[in-house]
Amino acid sequence: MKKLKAKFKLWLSTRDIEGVFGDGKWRLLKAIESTGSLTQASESLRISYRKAWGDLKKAQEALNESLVEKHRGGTRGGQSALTKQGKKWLKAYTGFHSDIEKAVEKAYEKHIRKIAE
Amino acid sequence: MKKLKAKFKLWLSTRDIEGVFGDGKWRLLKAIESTGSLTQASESLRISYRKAWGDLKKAQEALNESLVEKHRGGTRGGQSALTKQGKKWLKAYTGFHSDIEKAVEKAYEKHIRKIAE
DNA sequence: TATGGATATGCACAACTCGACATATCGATA
DNA sequence: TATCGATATGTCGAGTTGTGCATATCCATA
Repeated sequence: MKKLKAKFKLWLSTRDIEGVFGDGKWRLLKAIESTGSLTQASESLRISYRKAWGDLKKAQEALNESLVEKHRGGTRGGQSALTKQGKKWLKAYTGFHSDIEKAVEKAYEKHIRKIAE
Repeated sequence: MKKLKAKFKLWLSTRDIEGVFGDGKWRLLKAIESTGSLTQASESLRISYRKAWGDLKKAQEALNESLVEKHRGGTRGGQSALTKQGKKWLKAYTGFHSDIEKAVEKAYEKHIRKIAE
């Protein structure tokens, strides 16, 4: 038996929309915050700008909140920054994700490790 | 803001094979145990027999263990039952999954609920 | 020994996702 | 006011995944 590793994926859904926010969108917000633009954020995550832009749009529509303030124009072309709500979501989801990460590690040790190695 | 629900997905991977065991295969084992056949199990899960059979094969190959004992023939056509290892995995993963389910619920309450409603 | 329902497996097709392109637009600053 | 880099958005093609269908095989029991 090869060594196993537990992985997980988290997301939030409403009754009719699956995945209004989740790991991917969370990483996107983080990257936007640290890079200051959607373009650079998508590059740092190695996803297409097209997808990053679409994901962000979906999240904002589904949550009905503006997460990122985007500006076009200027010599620098434009930039993006998190709104107050964007920061709020980033912070909350970071805690959420981190708690589950720890829980997965612990549960793996408790239930799986002994039968997997 | 619509009411949100936290969802998650768990799985186990080796260094080179992603998803050697996970939620889907776990549900499959459960269904095989309760129905006694792969055909009925796939029907109860509403997935094609083709997929159920393939998933099971993949899991067994990746774990290098036999999880289900399958028999062909007879008036009843055949049947499937979990092996000792299959039961072991079912039990272990059930505990694993259940712990994470609780953790997700708790972490949602702690981090997300207050900003989502 | 004929039967019937289950296992076993290949293959073509549909659905979905994502990436790659192609454009259009914007507007602060040099 | 010309520029330049970023946002905004549609579209087509490739890869992935699961379904549907077809077929072959198996064998305990009636």
